[in-house]
Amino acid sequence: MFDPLCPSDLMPIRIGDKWAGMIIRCLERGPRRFSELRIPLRGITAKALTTSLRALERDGLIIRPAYAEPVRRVEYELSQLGRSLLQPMAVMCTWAQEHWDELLDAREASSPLGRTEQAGQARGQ
Amino acid sequence: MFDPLCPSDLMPIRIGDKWAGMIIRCLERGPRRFSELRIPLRGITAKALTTSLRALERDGLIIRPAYAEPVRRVEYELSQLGRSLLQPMAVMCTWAQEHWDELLDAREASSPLGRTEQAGQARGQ
DNA sequence: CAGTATCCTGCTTGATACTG
DNA sequence: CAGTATCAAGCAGGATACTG
Repeated sequence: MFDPLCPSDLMPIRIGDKWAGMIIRCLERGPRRFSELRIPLRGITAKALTTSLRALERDGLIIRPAYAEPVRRVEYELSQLGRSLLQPMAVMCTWAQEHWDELLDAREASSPLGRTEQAGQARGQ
Repeated sequence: MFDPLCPSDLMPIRIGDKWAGMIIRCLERGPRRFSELRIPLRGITAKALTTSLRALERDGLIIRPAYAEPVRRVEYELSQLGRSLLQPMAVMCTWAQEHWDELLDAREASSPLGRTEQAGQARGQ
């Protein structure tokens, strides 16, 4: 899941920061623990995950239920607001499935060589 | 249009780079010239606009019809692919209208002071 | 008019090491 | 286990000046 080699970061539509979209998908089917999230998000550093989770929390998209337990167990889950994002995300995915090839073709055509063209690539593109 | 003071850059969903979404909206109703685009995109520099337009062009989202005229007139318009983005964008807008307040409330709650919290804010959030 | 060329700053991201 | 601290690099994006 979430192969870092996958060119999905070329998507012209993005949710939050680099990891936010993937995190939301991971939480789609229920609460997950910090370390559980690190598995599918291959190679994400603890810092990056923390940063992204805090941003999502701050925006009220996820919640971190307080457990009485020491600190050994922390879970994250989508809030109501977070779940409300799932539908727009599904629309994005549909768009991607339908038009991904066109976008890739356009890219290749614009850079006949295998090179990544020069800089000037806008971030999310 | 596109007031730079508008906190729309807090949107958790983004299209392309900082200006891409606005550019697409500007082209929604027909071709526009370079300088025409600069009006609604208040304060955008020529460089920023060029960069963003090139990225959109490279991805096949917009096209720049070649005119026989010298170079005095250049127009940009949405490609078929670009127009296909309008529907997902509309979904995003709907989401924003419905949930914007919730997101803002969550933000305020997380930073009782007027301060922008510390850094660590994920880019697009 | 429609850009290019340069310079420059700050955010984003990752690597690495450390902690309750 | 669930993070925090620190350092470092790279890119995004803006300001400014110049051009065919």
